[in-house]
Amino acid sequence: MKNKSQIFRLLNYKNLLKQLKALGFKKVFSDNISDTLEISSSLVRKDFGTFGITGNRKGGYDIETVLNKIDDILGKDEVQRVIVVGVGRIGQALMHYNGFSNEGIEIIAGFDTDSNRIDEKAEIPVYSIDKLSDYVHNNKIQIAIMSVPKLAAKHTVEILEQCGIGGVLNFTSMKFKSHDEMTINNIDIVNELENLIYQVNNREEIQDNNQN
Amino acid sequence: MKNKSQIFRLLNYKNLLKQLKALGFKKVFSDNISDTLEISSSLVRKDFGTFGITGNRKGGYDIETVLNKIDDILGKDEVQRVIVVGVGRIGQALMHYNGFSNEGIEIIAGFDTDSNRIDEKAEIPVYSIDKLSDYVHNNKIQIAIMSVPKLAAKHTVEILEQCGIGGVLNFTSMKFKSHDEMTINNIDIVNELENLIYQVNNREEIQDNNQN
DNA sequence: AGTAATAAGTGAAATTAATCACAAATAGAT
DNA sequence: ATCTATTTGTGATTAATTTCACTTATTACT
Repeated sequence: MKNKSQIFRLLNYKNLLKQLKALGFKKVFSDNISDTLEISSSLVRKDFGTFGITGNRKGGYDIETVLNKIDDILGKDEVQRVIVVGVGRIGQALMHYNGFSNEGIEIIAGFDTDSNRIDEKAEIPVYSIDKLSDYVHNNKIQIAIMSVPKLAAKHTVEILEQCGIGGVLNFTSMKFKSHDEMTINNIDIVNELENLIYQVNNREEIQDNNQN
Repeated sequence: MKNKSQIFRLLNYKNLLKQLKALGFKKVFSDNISDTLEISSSLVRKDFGTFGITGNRKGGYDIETVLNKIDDILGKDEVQRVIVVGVGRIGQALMHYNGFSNEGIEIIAGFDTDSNRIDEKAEIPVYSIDKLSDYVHNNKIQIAIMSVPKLAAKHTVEILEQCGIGGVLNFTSMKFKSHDEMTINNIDIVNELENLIYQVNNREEIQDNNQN
């Protein structure tokens, strides 16, 4: 049984190994990983164990092999196509974020209610939200980024549910819970900032754990 | 001793209580909170306890009192002034994000290396990064949002360290560790999306815990 | 080939976090 | 004023997560 933080750690492993690979390294030890990521080497090995990643005693882990295995685990054989619902400033920024393509993620369309933002001819087209349902069905979209105004959030989630979207990355300040049919992960930028501010103002009495 | 997730929960409590207050509620029970936030009522009480928030047995918690207490804890008596370093698409979106002001956070300036983006006369001015150090000192800035390209991240962090910035919210895909002088919290949007995709593709074998 | 050194793999131990369950308090009813 | 129902506050318990520490495999050296 895996959990969210384990998956985040897996992504961190992947990122680190990619860097090491780019530097020309061929193999890596759990100790190396633990040093840079600030977790114990035994946790690295445990994580690798639960994801079925194996190495050689004494020989460490072969970077290439581990990366391939991680890509398998993450299903990187096929490109994940994602839509953005709500193309205000944040939505637009996410639509054109250039870090996705390296990870096999493609933003293929945006949706909005505001006709000024609609542009079906753009490189990444922006459609009216009315066309969302058909689009999702026709293109078998599973994942959506939601960056609508707070007040529109609830209604938008309902629409996404009806369309059969499987996962939503929610950037609005409304929080939603995952359920059987749909996974919703909330990123609350205001909370992140407030949290940071608190930490800075109370540095001595905070225990830092969850890195991401 | 507090930890990060406790602080996130505190922010969630705050958000919920604000909503309840807006609906006209005067008091609340730990059970109410636990229902909506999907955590046990005893955890709510434990959290309140560690933050010194008290209620009345049988009477529950007075919403107004708790909110004031939380504002005290979060240091909301004074506005937190924050700068954005790197005003590409994401940086600009964050600069103009309108959810901050309600929480006593003000984005007061942006910084960039690209002269095309510099506009010292704008409502929220954008300065050359050369002016960062003086600006931070003169305005006693503690908190920065970093949204520069990945390759500039390391150098930017060094600059921020030299300026004596206390906390950085890092939106780049490079991860940095906090240390005594500076707290760095990393938000990796690509990781968040990949994590979501993994969850959707492996729904049955994941255990969902950390809500935020 | 034999040996020494090293690092993965993994149960046991320790730590951390969350829940349970109950005593003490208190608001409201009688 | 007393009683009753209800909810906080908290020590004890359970669960989850991480680290420890040791066994085993494997490489490299003599």
